[in-house]
Amino acid sequence: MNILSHSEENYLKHIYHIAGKERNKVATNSLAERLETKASSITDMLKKLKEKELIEYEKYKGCGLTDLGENIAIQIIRKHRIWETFLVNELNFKWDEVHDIAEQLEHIQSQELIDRIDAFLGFPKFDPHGDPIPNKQGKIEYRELKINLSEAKEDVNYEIVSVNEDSLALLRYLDDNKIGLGSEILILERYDFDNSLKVKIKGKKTINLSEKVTSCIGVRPM
Amino acid sequence: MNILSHSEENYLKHIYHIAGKERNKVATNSLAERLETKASSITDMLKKLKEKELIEYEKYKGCGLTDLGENIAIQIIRKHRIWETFLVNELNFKWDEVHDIAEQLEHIQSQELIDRIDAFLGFPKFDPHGDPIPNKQGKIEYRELKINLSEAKEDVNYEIVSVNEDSLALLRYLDDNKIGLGSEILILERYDFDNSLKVKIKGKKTINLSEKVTSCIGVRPM
DNA sequence: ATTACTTTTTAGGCAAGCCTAAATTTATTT
DNA sequence: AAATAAATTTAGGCTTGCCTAAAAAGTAAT
Ligand SMILES: [Mn+2]
Ligand SMILES: [Mn+2]
Ligand SMILES: [Mn+2]
Ligand SMILES: [Mn+2]
Repeated sequence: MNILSHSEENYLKHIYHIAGKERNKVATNSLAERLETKASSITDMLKKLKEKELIEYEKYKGCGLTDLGENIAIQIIRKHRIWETFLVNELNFKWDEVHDIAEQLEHIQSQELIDRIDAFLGFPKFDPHGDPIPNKQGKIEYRELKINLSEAKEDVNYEIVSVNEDSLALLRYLDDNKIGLGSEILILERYDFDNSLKVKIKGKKTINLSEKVTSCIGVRPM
Repeated sequence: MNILSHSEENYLKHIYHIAGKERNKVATNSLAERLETKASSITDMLKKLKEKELIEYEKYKGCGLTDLGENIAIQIIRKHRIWETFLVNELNFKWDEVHDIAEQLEHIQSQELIDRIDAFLGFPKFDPHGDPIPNKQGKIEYRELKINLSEAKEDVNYEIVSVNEDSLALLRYLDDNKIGLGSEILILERYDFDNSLKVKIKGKKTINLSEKVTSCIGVRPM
């Protein structure tokens, strides 16, 4: 496999994320939206990635990663999350400051480098946003019992274990309201009208959270 | 100043290095050789860099950095040397393994990142090859009394303080012969025929060094 | 000063990665 | 089923950064 351009690597990574665990077919427009490019540009690149056997693609039918493409995507995600962990744990960046820098660092070409940083950090299992870090072999250990706060039950104590990492505004919002990974959270009330929740963060005041927010928070029963 | 491409940054850096402390005019061909591209490509880029006021350039007369261009070049060199120091000091890479990785890392866009790594390392003054690390303001403190081993005198004890960083073959050669930064070196004999030197490294055997080698080694009297 | 050689620039072209506008295919309504 | 709407692809173009071949300018030798 030849070296891939930053652009090609990004396409693979985003296809992986959009496809999700169920490996759904990825529509041209969903990629265009996520990459903030026009659909016609996506089509161009999909042809190229297919040519390189990194994706499966049929005109008008969407695309999906091949095994090769998926392995590469996972390695990029591994690099992204290890760098984020390094920035937060070692350089004292805040969790909302690291994503953009990691977007650049994830494209540094050196297996040895990322493995040494991994070791330097003590082989962390999760990044600062609670997302699992794939190991060198590409194996990902997902957090067990994790659900979205939006689907959680009342009167059960949960621990916050992850957030949608890419949303800077969300991270700032949570910081501002003293909500973070490890926070203990209890749903006091679910408002059917807009699916918002009144919750109690242990040791803090109660707060109302919109569905937009709760659907981005991963929790696990304690 | 808009963000520069990797390519533009590299041109500035190499112009800086070729021009040297004397800020000599840089010929098109010398850049072409160093960047391993064709002279015509160089001409193209010089026009663009001049347009952006990063270099002074007149047809057939060579080019030189403007203050703006020099500042940017120095910041890239700062990043390169800080990353090399990080790789060697913190991740235990060897001094001959870090240059290529630093060539990539030097283009990461984040003032905050490089300043934090600088702090993390304790604001090192020199990189693993003995080259001075410019500070945040772009000030470079050169090693005093430093001369090339090729110009050093007999019967004076010197300490090795730097090597030409980019030559991988040189670094391997020195490693192989147990010569490194900090080694104490004494010239036993200078052979006029080829300007080679017979030297004694303290605590090691004597060895003959070609002028090619000695001209790449920076030393300081002890 | 003319010739020969070297260096540099110009002209024209190519791949990557994007764009707009138009055409085509697929999906949804009537 | 036909009409309409939405999604996707094609066609043609642009910029960046490179290339080769040819022209022009500068330099050195006769
Ligand atoms: Mn991220
Ligand atoms: Mn993350
Ligand atoms: Mn280097
Ligand atoms: Mn160095």
